[in-house]
Amino acid sequence: MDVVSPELNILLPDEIMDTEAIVMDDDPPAESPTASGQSQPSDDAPIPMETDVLAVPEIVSLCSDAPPTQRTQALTTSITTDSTLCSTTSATQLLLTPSIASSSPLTLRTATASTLTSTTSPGGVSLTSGGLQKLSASHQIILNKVASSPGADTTRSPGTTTITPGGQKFMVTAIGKSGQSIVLQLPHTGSKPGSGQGEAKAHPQHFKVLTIGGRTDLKPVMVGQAVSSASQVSTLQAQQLKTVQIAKKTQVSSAGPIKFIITKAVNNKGLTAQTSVSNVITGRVLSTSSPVTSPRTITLSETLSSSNKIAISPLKSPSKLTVVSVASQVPNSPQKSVSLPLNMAHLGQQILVQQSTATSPAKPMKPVQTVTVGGPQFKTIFPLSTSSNVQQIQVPGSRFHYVRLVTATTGSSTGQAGSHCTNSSMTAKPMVVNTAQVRMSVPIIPAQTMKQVVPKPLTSSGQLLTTQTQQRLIMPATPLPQIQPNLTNLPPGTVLAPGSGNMGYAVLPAHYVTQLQQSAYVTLASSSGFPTPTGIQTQARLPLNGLSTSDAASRPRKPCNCNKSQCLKLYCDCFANGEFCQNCNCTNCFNNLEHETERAKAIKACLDRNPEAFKPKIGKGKEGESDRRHSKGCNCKRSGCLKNYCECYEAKIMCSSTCKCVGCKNFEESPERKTLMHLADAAEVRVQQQTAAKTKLSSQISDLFTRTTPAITSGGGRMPFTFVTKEVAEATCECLLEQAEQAELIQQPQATAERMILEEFGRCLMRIISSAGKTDCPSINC
DNA sequence: GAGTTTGAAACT
DNA sequence: CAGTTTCAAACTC
Repeated sequence: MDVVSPELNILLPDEIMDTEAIVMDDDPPAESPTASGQSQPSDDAPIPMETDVLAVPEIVSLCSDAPPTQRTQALTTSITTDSTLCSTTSATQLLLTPSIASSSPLTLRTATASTLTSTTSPGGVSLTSGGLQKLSASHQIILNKVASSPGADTTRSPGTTTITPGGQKFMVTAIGKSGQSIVLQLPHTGSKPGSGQGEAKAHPQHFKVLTIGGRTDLKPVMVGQAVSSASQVSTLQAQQLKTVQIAKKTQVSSAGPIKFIITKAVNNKGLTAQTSVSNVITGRVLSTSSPVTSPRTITLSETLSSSNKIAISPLKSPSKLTVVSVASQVPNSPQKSVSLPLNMAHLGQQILVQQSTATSPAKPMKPVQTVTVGGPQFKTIFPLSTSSNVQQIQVPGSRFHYVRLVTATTGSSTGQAGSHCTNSSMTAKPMVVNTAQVRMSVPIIPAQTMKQVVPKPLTSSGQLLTTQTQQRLIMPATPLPQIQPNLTNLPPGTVLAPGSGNMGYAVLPAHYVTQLQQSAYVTLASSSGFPTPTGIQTQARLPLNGLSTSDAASRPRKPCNCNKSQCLKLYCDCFANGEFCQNCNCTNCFNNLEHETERAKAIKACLDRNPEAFKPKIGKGKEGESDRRHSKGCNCKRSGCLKNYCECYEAKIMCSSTCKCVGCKNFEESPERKTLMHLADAAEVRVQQQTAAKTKLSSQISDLFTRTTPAITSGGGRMPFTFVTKEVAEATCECLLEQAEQAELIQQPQATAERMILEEFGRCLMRIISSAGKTDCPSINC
């Protein structure tokens, strides 16, 4: 395949870029000798990237079809022809659509055959065969309509592009020196599972092959079938991401009209491993840079004919947008997980996550996906289509996990779990696969790590979680059209946009979901044949009432004792914290999934009274933790704000000007406060010491039991302490006394006498231990 | 554990 | 918005 000069690549026209599939492929040396020859080694010096450098620690290979040995990355970018998704020009968007691996004709093999063979020197453009060739003033080239024919690639000579008039269209451009090609596949729906290259003839497909990768280490991305609507990709920063690395942008022309920018991942500078995510402006792929990190194979497969997307659309002009297309993993697929880059360094960044689902019934389980987004200005719109998946979206700051509820009977076209995927099995997975288009506009909290749950394939057989017996993960998507809470203040348990769209979103407590995730992971890891996922990342969450959500999640939740409020008012701490009552002592509790409707109403009522009722009361001050203050201030009158009645004191913060307290003693210079703090510190130290001592003792005892277990077994199962009977103790003492007397008789110094006694004591112990396993009545003989 | 105190939440 | 009531946690005994 011919390669277009790098300059041309960045000037790709919109119509060219209106493709839905981009296939990047590592050129195997055998197939594309020229490509490999031109391509620089992966260890080459990083090419300075104008775009944000993003650390991509890993690239997830999700292609189920591709053999593990094949170095291929499939990236499907779906770009609608109208390309109206880009909210802002500055927004970096990557349109990714999941591809169906099984059904997609563009398998790795196919992509390799059709695209990988041809490489030319940068700048050179050669069009070998007839087809649509277009070189506009904007340096746009459409090489061909190439039909992927079996074995065509193998016969191709380097530097030539096999273009068959089969109707597929390829656009090949070269940016950089590697000469790697990216195949942009136009949307097509006729493919069937297992269809190979020959299938392409029956179902002509348009491909646009773009070689944009300047880096040799980049691995081709194979993109399956494009999904219907366009997706937006936001650049994710400050987070290790498993993203798709497309290419490397070798140069940035400030003067020239840069239309196509693909940045794969944009990381914070502090990150070591970085990957730049291709910045795509609505159907425009500019470049992809991965200067630092070595790209890893990503195979995205299993594209849905229908849109299986989770789109987070910006309400605010996002600076960057990252779209992650995640295909459901096929068993035996080498790739495991896709970490969604959800931490963004800049507010206004957007995340669009596309989740592909398996159309093949052979793939009953859909990968679940968790989207964590941060931002106090969280605003989310969840247009959800019917699907049998649940999507979990954690919004730090809001303290709620938003779980999309889905009915299990929907989406036959999307290839959802159907009978294979039961509710229980879905419950087993903390993450939810969203096959419908979901557009969220979420301001991302900068520099916030997140816990990501890697989509983990489930076995065909349903899996049940046994550790979460008290909670029911799958919530019925009960239509509650009357409730449309502002997501900024979204309360717990709210069902979002149910009804017509069957977009059942229920807000689950953060700890609730976290527990589910953890348990699900354990269960899945143990039960599934796949390796244990390594994509879980700890996440620092937004403060929750002065405490980070992680801390809040880790701390033992205090059970409530509500009696009259039904746990549906803010009197209930569980409810106020956005948590379901669990192991509480409350009576007539409605703060559970069984009373979803009532709970939702209560939430709405609370929000009506106070739109910020569920927001953390302890906000973060200007200068960090020391400036934490109560948002409303306390109103204490009798406690002096030195008891836990006072919310400020309880949060371990001092009262501020916002407080209306009387007789406040909770201020910096207050002697009472200092005294209390000292006492509290001392008490805490004592508690810690006691705890440590207990822990140590327990450990020692446990260790003792462990080490003596063989002796116990050999000795007839007697416990060690049973050997030290009264008689043994008396005998030991006699031995020691005898030793002391002997030392005294020989007129040894005291130190020597003590040593002799201790040595004798040691011998006694040894005899006790040695005799313990031999006889039931150990004897001590001095 | 029962009773009291306290202040936030809810209500008027 | 202010006053009152309700409520559950914190506290005391």
